[in-house]
Order: sequence, then C-alpha cells, then structure tokens
Amino acid sequence: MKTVEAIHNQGGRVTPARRAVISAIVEASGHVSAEEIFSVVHGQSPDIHLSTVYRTLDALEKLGVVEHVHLGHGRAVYHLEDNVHQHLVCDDCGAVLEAPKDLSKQLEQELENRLGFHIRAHHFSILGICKNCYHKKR
Amino acid sequence: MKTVEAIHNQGGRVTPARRAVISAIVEASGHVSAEEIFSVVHGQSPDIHLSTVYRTLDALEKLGVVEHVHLGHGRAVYHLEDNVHQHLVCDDCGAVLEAPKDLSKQLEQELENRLGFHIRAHHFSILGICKNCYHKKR
DNA sequence: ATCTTTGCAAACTTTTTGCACCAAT
DNA sequence: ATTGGTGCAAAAAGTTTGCAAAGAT
Repeated sequence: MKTVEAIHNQGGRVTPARRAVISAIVEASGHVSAEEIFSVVHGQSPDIHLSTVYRTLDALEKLGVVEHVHLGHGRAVYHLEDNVHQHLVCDDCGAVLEAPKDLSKQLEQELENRLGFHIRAHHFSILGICKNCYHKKR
Repeated sequence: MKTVEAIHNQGGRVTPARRAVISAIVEASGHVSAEEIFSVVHGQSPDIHLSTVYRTLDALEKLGVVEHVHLGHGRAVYHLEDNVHQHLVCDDCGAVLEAPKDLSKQLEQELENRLGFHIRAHHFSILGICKNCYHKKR
C-alpha cells in the first residue's frame, strides 16, 4: 500500500481511523464528501469522529494522496489523486462526468500559451447541463 | 433601469435595500461576495441587514439579473448576468481572470458534440496558477 | 518514552429561516 | 388594504480548533 508508506515516510502514524478513511475513499472510487466518508467509516467503527475524518483528509491531502474540489455549489468532495481528471458537473442532476483527456490538454496548452495560466487539472470543474437533463426539456 | 422593471414585472417591490444592493454590485463590476456587498451597502445604510442582502441576491438571481458562482474553495461570489464569461481563478493569489471567448466557444462546441454536455458559460470556473504566481517559483 | 493522532465539545464561517412589523403598490 | 420585504434573532450546514487522554512508533 503506497499510501501507508507515504504516511510513514513523513513521520506519520498509521491508525485504524486513517485506514478506515482511506479504504472508504478507495471503495467509493468517485467523488465523496467528508460526510459520506464519515458515514461509511462510522458505520463500521462508531467511535471514529467526523472531525477525525476531516483531519485525516487534511493529512492525506498534504501527502498528495487525495484532493478536494468544490464542484458547483455546495460542499467539498474528495477523490484520489491518481484519478486526476477534469470534472463536468450537471447543474440539474448533479451528475459528474469526466472530460476527455485530449480536450483538457488542448485547453491547457492554449491557456498557457496565451495567458501564461497553468491549469491544475485536478482542480478544474465545469458546470453545465448533461445530456439527459438537457433532453428532458429545460 | 432594466432591473427595476424586471422586479416590477414579477410583482416584486423596489425597495431602498434592493436599490442599494443592485448599485453595489454594479459599482463593484466584478466578483463580489455577499459580505463585500453587505459592507458597501451597510456603510451607506447601516439599517440594512446581511440577511436582507442574501434575500435580495436570491431574488435578483431568480430574475436573472445576477448569478452566483463558487470560485475555487470558499464563499460564493456574485456578478451581473450581462457579464457572462468563464473564470480562471488563481489558486495561489485568488486572482480572477476571464477566459478568452473563442477558447470557451471551442471547448463548448466540442463538449456538446462529443458528450452532449451543455456548458453554462456563466458557471464555468477553472482553477490553476496565474502567470505571476507561477513565475515566483512554486 | 516520545510525539502524533484522537475524541469530544465548542467555536467559527457562511447562509438560511421564522416571525412580527413595516412599507411599496 | 394588500401582500411582499425587512429587521432581528436564532438555527442550520459545513468545517476547524483547543485540550487532555490514548495510541503508534
């Protein structure tokens, strides 16, 4: 487990709470809020507190294991850093799609050339209306 | 004043508070948080409450006069709907740039063709590192 | 033994809401 | 006179923090 090593290397400690949070994120394999993570973790280990989840997420973020993003309005969601991509978020149904890599690359290039602006791909989010919602009239 | 008419047409009332909020946004001519709007408004009319600002912003949003966006992490910011554009937000210094229109258009087209995803330009925000921050080493 | 992490409770920030009063139409 | 808007205070939602006890190394 790479994550566990990363924690060790930084002088961090591998605790049950941290294991639980990590596996909750891995199992979710998507975009999950702190509370969603908490409810999974808390379901199995009721002694683990919400604030511990937040602190663990913070720690994992510092280690570069997870990343949090604010998709659209509302709370932050976390996802694994190995799954870096750009998010398309439906403003109607909340669906989260991933933008095609080449499209992202292209945009990234152009913004860099023209404005010297360096996209953080993992922090990129576009709101709009997804195919489904668009077709059920709006 | 178009906005005032819009309010009337919906059976809404044009109150001092609403006038104050509207002109605060117009004068700010950028991206302002509810609190920034409040502090301007409150500076001139100390009797106007923060909750009134929020309610007014809500009302104006329903009328399509303003729009709020969550740029990056942190609180919502409001801007006039006539100034629709895509935001580039610097993750370091918080600077907000506007993306070139043609670039946006291109991306918009492609996402539509490929995924059937319809960008809401005004709700679009890209995080990254701006030119300045990028060059002062990172 | 050391020093990080946790549980807990409480604070904080941003936004929303209930209610009685007030004011725009 | 209506009915929508406002002030106020209090709640809600999401996140952070201080502190003493517990646990990983």
